[in-house]
Amino acid sequence: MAAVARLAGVSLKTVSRVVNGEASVRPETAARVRVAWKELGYRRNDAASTLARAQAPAGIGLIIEDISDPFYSRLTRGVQEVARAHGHFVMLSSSEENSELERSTVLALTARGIAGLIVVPHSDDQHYLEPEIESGLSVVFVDRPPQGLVADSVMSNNIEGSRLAVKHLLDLGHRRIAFVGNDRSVYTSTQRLRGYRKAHTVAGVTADEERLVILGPRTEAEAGAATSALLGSPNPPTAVFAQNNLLTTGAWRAIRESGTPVALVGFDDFALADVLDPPVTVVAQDPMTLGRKAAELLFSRLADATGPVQRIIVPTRLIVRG
Amino acid sequence: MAAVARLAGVSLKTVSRVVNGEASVRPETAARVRVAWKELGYRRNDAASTLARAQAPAGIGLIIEDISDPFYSRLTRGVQEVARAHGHFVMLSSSEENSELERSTVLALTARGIAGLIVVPHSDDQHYLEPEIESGLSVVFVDRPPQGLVADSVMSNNIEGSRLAVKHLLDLGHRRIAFVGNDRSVYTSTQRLRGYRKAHTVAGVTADEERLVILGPRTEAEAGAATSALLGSPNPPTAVFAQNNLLTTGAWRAIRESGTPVALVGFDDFALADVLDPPVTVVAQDPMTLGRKAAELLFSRLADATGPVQRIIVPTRLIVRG
DNA sequence: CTGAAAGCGCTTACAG
DNA sequence: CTGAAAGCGCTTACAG
Repeated sequence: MAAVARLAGVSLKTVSRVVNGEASVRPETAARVRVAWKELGYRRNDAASTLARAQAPAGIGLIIEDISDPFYSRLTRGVQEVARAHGHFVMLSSSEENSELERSTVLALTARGIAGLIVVPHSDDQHYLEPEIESGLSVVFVDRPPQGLVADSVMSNNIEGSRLAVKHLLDLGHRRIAFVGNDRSVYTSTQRLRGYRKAHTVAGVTADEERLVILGPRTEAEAGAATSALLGSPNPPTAVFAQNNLLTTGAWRAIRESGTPVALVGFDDFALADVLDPPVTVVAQDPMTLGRKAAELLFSRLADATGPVQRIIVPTRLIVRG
Repeated sequence: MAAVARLAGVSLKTVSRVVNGEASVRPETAARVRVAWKELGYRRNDAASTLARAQAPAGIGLIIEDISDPFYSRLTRGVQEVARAHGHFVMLSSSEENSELERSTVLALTARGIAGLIVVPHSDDQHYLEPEIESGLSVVFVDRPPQGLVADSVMSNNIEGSRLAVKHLLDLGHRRIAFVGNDRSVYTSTQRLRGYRKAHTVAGVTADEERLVILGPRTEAEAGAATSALLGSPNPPTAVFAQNNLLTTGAWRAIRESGTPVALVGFDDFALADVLDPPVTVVAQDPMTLGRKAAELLFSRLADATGPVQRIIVPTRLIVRG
């Protein structure tokens, strides 16, 4: 900016005026400044501008795993609604299920001066957030609890929802129920497996876990392949419980291709589940509410950071279809 | 920070060291600083920190209309891929189909110091970006061209894709083809209507636009209601062409409920379109490529801002199902 | 319509 | 292990 001022033969203040489009500058002066500034390829430093103005527009950060998953996009809407009501805008960034990226993304966001942060943790350690929290950043975790850190969190009622889904299948008479989930590093998957076990225990049924519990698939295709393998095995399941929406549609495709009448229940509802043939019974989560509660918790922390750590559980709901 | 230093009886530099977790501070000193800082509820000013360090992590901004629309989430992934390859992270924000919000969100993002910006414009005037662009911000528009501004843009081949879809229906012998789209303020909708007209003209068929062209629906439910009304009218269409994925599923539901065998083609592909009964023929856009191209164009501008304004058209593809 | 001065809240060398 | 000084690149009053 100083260079521009020198070249145009004016003061810093005048350059500032032109750059910010303030009215009161003589046209010729403004033109001279503009020429100098194009000439030098000048670009305003926003950090300095923000510092001097002593106010950036208020915003909060949100880190999710994957925007293309409708679960996260609905959660994001919930966060946005509440943020807007509080006059804040949301800066969203995705960790792409990459722990290293989670960390760098979080830090890139905080470096930009946000009032608070909501995180769907992916890595197995959020210790790196400690200095930021110490520096006064408020953080709320959603969908999964933090690790290596004690902080507020908002989660679905995974165990109970899963228990009800599997109970539903047991009540229908199924005794060989497969569980298709992610690998053990995924918190929600292990919680939902616990619900699967609980339902069996309560019903006095021993699950053939060795053959029926599949932990690993992450994509629709992988879930399809795993389900196909299950259905083709010597003693196949009569029902499948899939741990999230992607795995559910993968299992649905595999069952359909097999041509056998295998029951299916999914954790997390998805678009068109009601009009598939056969339709899909699900344990519906409420991602909007997860996001909304997380944001509300964050803003209450922003208003008053004291008080014990909170852990909010959002209920799930069995939707029986077909 | 000065207050903390005073209270702890140390210099600014020492407070800075403690806040940033630099090693070489005597434990007792550090502890004293920490106490003072908690006491005062100190929180580091990130703008000042960034300014002094003379480097924020490199990032670009992306403004879309609605994250919960899979079209935008796939577009976002494309942007993210390219940004990551360039060592930049993406700050995403949604305008929620609100023009006022688009403006404030864009400005909030630019105030945070981003290298460049990609915008899916919603408002009918992006003039407000002029000062930012003058200040050196590079901006690329995607999915729709900017208005009130000349700038780079990346778009789908709307007219041609739409023309092929409608030609497909005409070739099948349909003569009463409905068009279900958004209102005229939506650029993509009017472009796709032009393709609809072009196909009719080429085929020498006069479309009954007065009764068959519905402009207005924005949601799945609205599209369903509009389609039901069409199907219940005296001289109903034998085929429907819907202008985006939401409108398509809305039309699909209405057709299914009506029990009549009406053909359907949608613009933009969607999950499970292939396994619905009947399956849905679509003109597939390539949202990942839209995002990728927009990001590539942005980074090429960042490297060299000169050169003429570019307008990149991404092809679409008819996927015939059922 | 234009400018000189002070200051935004940090961090970076440099000393000791 | 700790500090005094200068400076990051802007903007805000205040004058004229």
